[in-house]
Amino acid sequence: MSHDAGPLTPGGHAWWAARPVAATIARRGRPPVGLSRIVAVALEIVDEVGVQAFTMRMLADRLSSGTATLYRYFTSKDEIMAHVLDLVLGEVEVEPAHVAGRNWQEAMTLAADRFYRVLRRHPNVLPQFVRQIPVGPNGMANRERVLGLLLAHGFAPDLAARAFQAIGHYVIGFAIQQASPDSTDRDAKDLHDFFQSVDAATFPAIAATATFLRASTVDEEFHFGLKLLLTGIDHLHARSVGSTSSAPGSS
Amino acid sequence: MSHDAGPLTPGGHAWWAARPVAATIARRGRPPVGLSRIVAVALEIVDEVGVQAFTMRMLADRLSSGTATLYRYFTSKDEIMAHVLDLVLGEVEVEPAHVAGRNWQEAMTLAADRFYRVLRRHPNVLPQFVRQIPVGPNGMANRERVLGLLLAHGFAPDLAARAFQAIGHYVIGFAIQQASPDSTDRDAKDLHDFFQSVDAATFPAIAATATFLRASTVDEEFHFGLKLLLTGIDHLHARSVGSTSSAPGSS
DNA sequence: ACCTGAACACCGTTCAAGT
DNA sequence: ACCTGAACACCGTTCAAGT
Repeated sequence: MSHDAGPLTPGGHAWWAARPVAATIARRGRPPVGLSRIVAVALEIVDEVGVQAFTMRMLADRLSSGTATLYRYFTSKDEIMAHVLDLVLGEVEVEPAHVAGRNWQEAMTLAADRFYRVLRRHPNVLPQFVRQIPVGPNGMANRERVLGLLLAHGFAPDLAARAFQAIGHYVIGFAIQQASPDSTDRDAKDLHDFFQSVDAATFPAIAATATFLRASTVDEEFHFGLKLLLTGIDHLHARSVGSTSSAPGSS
Repeated sequence: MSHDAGPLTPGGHAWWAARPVAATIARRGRPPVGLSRIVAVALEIVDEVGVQAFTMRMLADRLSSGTATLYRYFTSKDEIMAHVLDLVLGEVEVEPAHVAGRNWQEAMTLAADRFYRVLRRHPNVLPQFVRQIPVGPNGMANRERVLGLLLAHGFAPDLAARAFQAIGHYVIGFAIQQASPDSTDRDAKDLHDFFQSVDAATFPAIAATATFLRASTVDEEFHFGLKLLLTGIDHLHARSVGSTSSAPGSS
């Protein structure tokens, strides 16, 4: 996994588009030459300048090629971005050894945390989540790994599916609201400052709560919400099975 | 609230940009003529064709004006979209009467549900959440209302702030992953079908869980995750105060 | 003093012409 | 057979010229 700069990937099939551009696949039996290199360089550019500033001409220049060449491998800019998203998802690594001895709560925390860290490393890729649900090979592998983990811990299939979805949506939602891709300076401290600077007369509740938020870091806030979800899941899980694992109670 | 087609709003100040374009404000002491009409029509267009297809020329045409005129009221397309987002947030209405007699869990469920419904009504506006944290007048009013509700129920300020953030991020994350703005056809059923159609040999966990997902609706899945969060919050809240409100247990 | 047509410097995508 | 320069039809934004 995480083939982040290899020469080329075998045959990019239909995976990358959930539905929107999905019709335009299946055709293109062309030679898969520098496909993965194009994607790797595209990710580089997106990481540097953001999705908004990313340009087909930039990409072509960096590959010392023309824009027309790109269309021999991909049908559109959007398809390239879909591949970029999956490349990023390939960076999510949860070694089986790290999950082995743990209870499901610890394992899920680890998985969610790894996912969150990857999103933080590539904040400029986040807009792509608004455009597609990740069903590329790496996205599917991640999904399979986490769902399998829950099932292995005795979760009923429907509970596993819903828990996975709730956690996944939370992580993505948190990452999206936490890091705006195009602005370079805005971070959590700024926002806490902003909320604390509001007029306490017109926004009493915002002012009262902002003071307490200022002391906390983004990671703390992330894990707080994650813990809430896991606690809720544990309730449902314990009701069906008899294994209420006492929470590790770490902040 | 929800001034959705009025003639004009008083003085649009600096609110709309959290940080990115925020420097370009404060100047512009121009006459606030058709400002709110521009925003209302912009929302109409975004609802119809999406953010991607939205064009300054479209907007100008619909106002029977030129694109240059738009720049007399707004400094950029992004500023217009920020106003559009806040206009949408103005549609979130939680009547005090509906919250009055309820416990905090019921009240928060109502608030989150109203928010979610508005996002579902304007899925094309979702990409804007990737670009900014909503600090416009309506966004601030919503934040104040919900935070105030938690405080009124005896929540400690830090717990209120974190609970609000966790729920907000979850709702946005769910809405974003649930509805892709540019594709017109993809919905949850499609996705459930897709996950159920994967090869059970290579993706056993995905296949096993997809069967159960197919039976559920998007709204059910949304409320499932919301319930998880509320259950987790109740644990923390009950620990500090003595008011463990028994959950309404309505799946 | 206010408005705006027409232009500017781009963009994603295509295709005819090159090798 | 494969590649790509140059063009096409746009885009957001600006500004000089109109009223």
